[in-house]
Amino acid sequence: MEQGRKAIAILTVEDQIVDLNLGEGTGKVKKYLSFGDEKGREIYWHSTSHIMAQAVKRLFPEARLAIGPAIEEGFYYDFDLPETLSEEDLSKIEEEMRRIIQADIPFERLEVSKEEAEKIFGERGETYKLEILRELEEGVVSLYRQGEFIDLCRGPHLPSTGYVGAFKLLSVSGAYWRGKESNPMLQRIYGISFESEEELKRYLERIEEAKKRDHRRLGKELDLFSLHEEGPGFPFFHPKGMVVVNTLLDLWRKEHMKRGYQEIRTPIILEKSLWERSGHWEHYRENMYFTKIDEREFAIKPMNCPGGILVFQSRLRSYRELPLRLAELGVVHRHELSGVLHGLMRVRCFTQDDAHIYMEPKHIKSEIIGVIDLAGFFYRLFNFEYEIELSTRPEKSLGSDEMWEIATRALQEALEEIGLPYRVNEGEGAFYGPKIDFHLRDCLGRRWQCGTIQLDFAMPEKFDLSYIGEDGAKHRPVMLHRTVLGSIERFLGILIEHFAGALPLWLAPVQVVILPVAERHMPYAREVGDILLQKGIRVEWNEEKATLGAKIRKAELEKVPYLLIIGDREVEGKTISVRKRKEGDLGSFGMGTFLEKIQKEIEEKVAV
RNA sequence: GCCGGUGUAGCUCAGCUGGUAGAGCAGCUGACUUGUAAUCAGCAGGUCGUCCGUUCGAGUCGGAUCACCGGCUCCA
Repeated sequence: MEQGRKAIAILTVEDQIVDLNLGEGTGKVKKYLSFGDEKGREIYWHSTSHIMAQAVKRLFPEARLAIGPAIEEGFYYDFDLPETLSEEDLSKIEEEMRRIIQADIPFERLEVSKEEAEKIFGERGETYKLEILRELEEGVVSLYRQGEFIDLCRGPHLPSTGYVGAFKLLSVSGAYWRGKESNPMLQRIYGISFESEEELKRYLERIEEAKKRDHRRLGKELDLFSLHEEGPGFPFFHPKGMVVVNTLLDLWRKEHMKRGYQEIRTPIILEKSLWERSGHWEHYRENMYFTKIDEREFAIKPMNCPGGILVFQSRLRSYRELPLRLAELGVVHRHELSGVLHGLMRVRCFTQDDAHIYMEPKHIKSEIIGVIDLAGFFYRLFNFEYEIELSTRPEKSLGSDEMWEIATRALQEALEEIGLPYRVNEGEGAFYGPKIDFHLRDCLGRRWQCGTIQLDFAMPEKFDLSYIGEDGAKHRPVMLHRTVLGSIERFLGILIEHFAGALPLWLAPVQVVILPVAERHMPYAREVGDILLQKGIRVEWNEEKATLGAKIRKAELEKVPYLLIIGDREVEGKTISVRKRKEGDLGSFGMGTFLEKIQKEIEEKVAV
């Protein structure tokens, strides 16, 4: 247990987590848990959600309880309420919660038969609890009671409500019962709690700080991209944003060529019949845009695979070509629901760093491992932490059970062999095959899918793909769809937030700004900058009639990695004065030394 | 798409209970020629998201709509 923290629950020798009063004196205490432990925090937040629910029931007796778990940061509780909650209601609920905490009501664990529990919740009109109860297998269930409030809950909980030191309700939003769109929409209240006001204050400040890293804000401040009402979900890239994208893509191309990929490009608009054949018309229609040209129906591509397949089929393929890795920076359009658009992270038009690998079954594992390694190369380059998920067959899918079985196992084996931890998402795969996804986090800790590896036995079947084998006969290739960055737009968003806009030197849109102290220093400033420019360094001059301090401030706000100050001393000594972003004055350098220094830094792609 | 919120100058925001808009920063012009995060002064800039309605009169009230923000669902 962390020092200075109160014990709130107990981890037993059987690795069970139990209430403090139930574990004590049993001789089975392995460890006391506190707010400092992840599990302890979960209990703390979960208990706070019960306190909130109690307060809501007091203020709105007609509210029906749904569920109220702890989440990564804080907790929520879902209610079915006739009236809609406003921000003002939140402070009323907070007030009531304060009263409950003040009263220091004990959390009591009750174990009752399922029938008894049904009776209790039936009397209270808690229809959602009854629904949950009906699905429980156990004959005996646990309830937790604090005062007049009672909830179906596995527990454990804090000893009493008074344990909660500081809390805040953060927002109200809608949420479907059990996450299903067809179910009624409930009202969800989010909140967080801590042991002290101090910690709560620090948390809220951290959130405020994180918001300053928001790529939508930085994108505007740094003049990288913009979004307009005229094109919801269709981002516009500005000159500086394009420098970042193109620099990233230079490396992307270099790395892909090194790993045996060839680049192709396919059209954005293709005839509807192609999409009917691929299965997109059947499975993905609601996300697609359509148009008519000369009386023929066309679709704007939501994915690159059907177009890529036409390239594969453009001539007879030999086994000697396999695995054939065809990469495409494909621009796709998808009609996403209006409510989900989010800066560059979730858009309706984006560039996938796609590739399709056509191969023999024996190549599957090594190709998957190759892609995982390539993804790791890019993520490690920026010190990104990433999470891997394996998604299996969804309800709406094509292909045989056997195909799915083989494909899923291949992905699993590759993951096992590489030895990276991963999570399994049952039923979350693409309609044509199972997949491995790579998730990165934004400034507020929200996870975004970037890289993906999708094995596909279905598409080769549908398009009757074949290659001539060693035996001279036709064989069916296996296909792998994959992205590494995912969407260039989303990846840029993640990059901006990860570095808080201060992109590493090699990616920075402007790498060096030259600041003459006075107008008379301009000629030498130009001379110095031209030398850098000729060496491929991205240079700008600040020729404004402003003080040096003001020019420095401006460049620092633009997050330019290096500032060169040129005054009398520099002109005289044929030197430059170097100031590094965030670090300040590095002193005087000769041009040669400085050039060498930054060229090395660019070459090494240092991510700071 | 659904739930809740927001929408005033390029940006950040003010504008009380309805009487046709204001600040700081940015921009432009001028003066200052400046040594490591903001020199001073002046000027210019808005059909208050859009449409409809209530009213003698609407940024302010009502409705619709669009976009954005936070969630749900979905996904790269």
